[in-house]
Amino acid sequence: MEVLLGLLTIGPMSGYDLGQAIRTSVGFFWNESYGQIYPNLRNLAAEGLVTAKTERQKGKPDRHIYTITKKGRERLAAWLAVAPQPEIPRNELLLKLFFGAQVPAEILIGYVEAMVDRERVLVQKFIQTSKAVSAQQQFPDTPYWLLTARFGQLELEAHLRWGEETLAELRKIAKKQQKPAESGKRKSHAGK
Amino acid sequence: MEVLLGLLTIGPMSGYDLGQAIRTSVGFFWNESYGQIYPNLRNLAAEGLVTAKTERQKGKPDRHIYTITKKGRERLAAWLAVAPQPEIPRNELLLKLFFGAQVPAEILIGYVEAMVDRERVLVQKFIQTSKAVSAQQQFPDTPYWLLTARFGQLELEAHLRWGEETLAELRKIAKKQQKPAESGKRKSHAGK
DNA sequence: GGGTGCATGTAATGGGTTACATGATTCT
DNA sequence: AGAATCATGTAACCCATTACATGCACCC
Repeated sequence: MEVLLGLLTIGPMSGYDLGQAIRTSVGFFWNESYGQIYPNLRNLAAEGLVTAKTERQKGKPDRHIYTITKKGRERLAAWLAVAPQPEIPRNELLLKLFFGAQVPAEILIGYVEAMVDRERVLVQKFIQTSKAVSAQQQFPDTPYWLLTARFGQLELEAHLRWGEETLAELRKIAKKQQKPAESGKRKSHAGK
Repeated sequence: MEVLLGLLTIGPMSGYDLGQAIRTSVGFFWNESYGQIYPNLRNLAAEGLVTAKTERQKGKPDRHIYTITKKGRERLAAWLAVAPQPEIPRNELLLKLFFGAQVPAEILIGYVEAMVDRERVLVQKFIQTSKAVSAQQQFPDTPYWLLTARFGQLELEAHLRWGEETLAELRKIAKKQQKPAESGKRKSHAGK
């Protein structure tokens, strides 16, 4: 809802454009599907927070270009003035790790490795785009964009550090699981 | 759904107990409301993944104690063996920061300060409970619990570092906003 | 006397994703 | 030839929170 208003302060856009813009700008901490975007734009228009202009196109459906209104800017500012309440985002990887004792450690190792691989390339991207943004011409928005990017970078670096620590620990556990010996009786079906 | 199965591997519990257990163990990365827990327990029982025993109580409603079955353990293990897909958790604070140019910087400073204050006490809690857990008797689950706690700790520390950086930056911006001068013509309504 | 905790549950409501439908153009 | 991209939109569905309802016991 408000992402749409926010991005429209940059310039007029269609619903499709907004989808793209979301993915390439706020995408790493905020996502919105088209099933959400299109109906929301209608509502915003009905409330007079945006105006729509239709562009005819051959072959393709009409493009609806939305422009934010003064009322829309006020609504955005009002929303920005409401303190964000702390959220507890769900983390499926952590949940699976929490119950990890129920399953061979190799499985968990795979999950953590996948995360590390994925996020390692992401950090690089963050650093690159941050550099690009600070190099180019400065807009009033620029410092804010850099702050959010910095958040992503620091969080990812923390994840990577955790990932390395965790992999070391999990590999220790995996080794113990392979040689069943040590403590006497066990109902294990491993061994041999 | 699966959190319930997972926690029931520790021991039989009622729906209420599970709510408590969730908040005090996985609560920092996974939450489940009672409106979710009670219906889910029914479904689990209907599927034969848990069994229920009713305890009469005076004054209070009957307590339903749930115990995980062999089938339930298998279901849990099957779920654990499915790789978690990467999620993009929404972060309202970051979204508001991203559009921060639309609003006086003092407002944003308040948000970040609130976050820093909140999370500073949380890190301490993490460190304390981690110590307590490693000091007490070791269960097969213990190392896994420590790993998830470590994640929380590292992430929070990253947030705090970001918070300090961000506050410094925002305060610079706030100062500039107070003295309008410097660059010539502006359509600002501040000043005087 | 009033708030909090124990203890269960249902219903309304909201938020969001996914799948579907359409159809031309462009790339591989 | 077939996949992907542009471009819109709707409907089904799922998941989750919140509010409501009940009622005793305990503490301040």
